[in-house]
Amino acid sequence: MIKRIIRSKVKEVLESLYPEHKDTFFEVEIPKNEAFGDYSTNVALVLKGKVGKSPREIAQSFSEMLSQEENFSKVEIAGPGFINFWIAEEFYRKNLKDLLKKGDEFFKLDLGRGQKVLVEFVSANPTGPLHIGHGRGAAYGDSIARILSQTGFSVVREYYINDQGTQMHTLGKSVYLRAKELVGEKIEFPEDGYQGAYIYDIAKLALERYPNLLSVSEDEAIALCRDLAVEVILEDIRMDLEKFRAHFDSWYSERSLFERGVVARVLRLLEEKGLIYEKDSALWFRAKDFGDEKDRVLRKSTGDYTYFASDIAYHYEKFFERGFDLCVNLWGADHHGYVPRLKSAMKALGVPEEKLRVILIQMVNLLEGTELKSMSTRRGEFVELKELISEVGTDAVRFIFLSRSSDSSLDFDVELTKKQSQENPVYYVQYAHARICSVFAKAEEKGIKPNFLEANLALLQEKEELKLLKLIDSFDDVLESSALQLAPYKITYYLMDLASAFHDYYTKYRIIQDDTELMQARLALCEGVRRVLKHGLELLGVSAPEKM
RNA sequence: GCGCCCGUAGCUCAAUUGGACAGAGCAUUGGACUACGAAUCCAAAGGUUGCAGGUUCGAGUCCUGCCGGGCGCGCCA
Repeated sequence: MIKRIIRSKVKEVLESLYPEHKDTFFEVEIPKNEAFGDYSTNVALVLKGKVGKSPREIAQSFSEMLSQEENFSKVEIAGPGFINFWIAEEFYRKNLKDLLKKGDEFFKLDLGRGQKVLVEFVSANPTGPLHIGHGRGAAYGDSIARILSQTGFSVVREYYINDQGTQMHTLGKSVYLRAKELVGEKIEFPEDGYQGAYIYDIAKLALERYPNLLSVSEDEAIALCRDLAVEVILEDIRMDLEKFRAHFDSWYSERSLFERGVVARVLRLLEEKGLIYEKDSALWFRAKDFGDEKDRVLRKSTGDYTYFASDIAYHYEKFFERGFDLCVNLWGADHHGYVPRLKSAMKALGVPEEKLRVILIQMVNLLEGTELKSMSTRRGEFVELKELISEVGTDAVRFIFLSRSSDSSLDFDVELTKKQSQENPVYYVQYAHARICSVFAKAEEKGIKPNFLEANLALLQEKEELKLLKLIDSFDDVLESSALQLAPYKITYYLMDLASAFHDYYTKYRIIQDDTELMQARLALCEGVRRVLKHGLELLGVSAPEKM
């Protein structure tokens, strides 16, 4: 919070000293080395090239004006021209009191100003159960949605169902063939069929539900198998996601885009704009004119539409008919070649570039011994998400996924994760929360009534206490950058920091003690830490247990 | 061949988007419970940030060229 105050104060001074450079971008940051103060800005360094003075000279004029500010106990110039700030301790104490007074409101920001955001994630094709690669996307997307709702955006979470096209046919056919196999017929299973064992289960169900399955025409039977498979698989996916605490507001069918004529409408629009043409009896979009490598096919010469066609329609509808101001898509990194394609289409339709943000989630590989394996639904080689959840637990799995940036790939050693589940950092953070709860339980046992609002926080003088106060204050800065960068792992790292500072404090000082005034101050501090931990964990979709 | 992502301590990852002496966890070694929970804490050790140039007050971060890994590059989905 103080970071934002510093930023606005520096900005004020910038405007008064150098009005012609008032939009210069500068940093306010917590220096790695605490000898350089609580916060630091590089404003003088970035101005250096623009005004004809040395950075230290510029810094000097800034610091003279800034040192008047009551929240700053010291302002200093250092190194090549950094301005370093020391914050009055009283500020942090007031901030804690504020938190205790306001409750949940304290944790809200208004970065979004009510903008409507659609977060589309997972969207795994209903051709098989979710595996741990999907889990990564689910954890990430769900957490981003939580973070955005917390920061003033109006969020809809959506799962896009690819229930149209040739792969659905392949799926139906795979089930159909397995059904035949089950009744003893000899079959030849195609290489591009779905190999997983779950196909047998669905085939069994198909035979039960449609006793005459094998006597109707093959086309009819495959259609029955396809629809049953989608139904069964989607239900399974829904249950997995629920167990994983990834919530969706909307399940959006690709097929419905055709049924409601959205695809046709958008194609007509593109045609009116002169952006499509026919060649070799296929229909093409002029993607190359909008930044893609080459033009792309919308309708094949067979008359079938490509995914690209329905994807344009889907996103057109998101922006122009459903009224979203921002669309966040989480895709597996194997689709990255598709990004310029979709972006080119949105550009052609007049959507500003920054309104579509595609987050690519890097692959999750399986580490078996020393061997790395990529997962494949079609080959039937994958570890199911539900298996991992039941053996390791939702909290631990989510925490692992959310403690890494989305753009580094993840080698997942399932055995190690199960074995080390006790050492997963999630327990470290949860334990800090449980420890605080246990202090309060102990206090209650002794008949002590905490009185947070009356506590004399000036008694919090130890350096460990100040560290906690500072961390509490910086929570919203972390929340802000994690929202702007769509990066939940920033919260994860912050929580580990906060938990660490608390554990350190806890082992050094007693909270419950004879000096009741000091005890009340410390209880108030503990309550502040507890609430931040709880809120932070909630943003990750991880529980904050009172006992472990 | 072209494009995107990655390469940081033995392992898994950070580094406030160009900032000051590159930091955590795990693993290793040594220490700390007769007081609120030891799922904890303290300490030690661990690095030419893949390599070579360049840009500037300042580079793990940006540019160029290599090396290594992953993924894409269809009238597939």
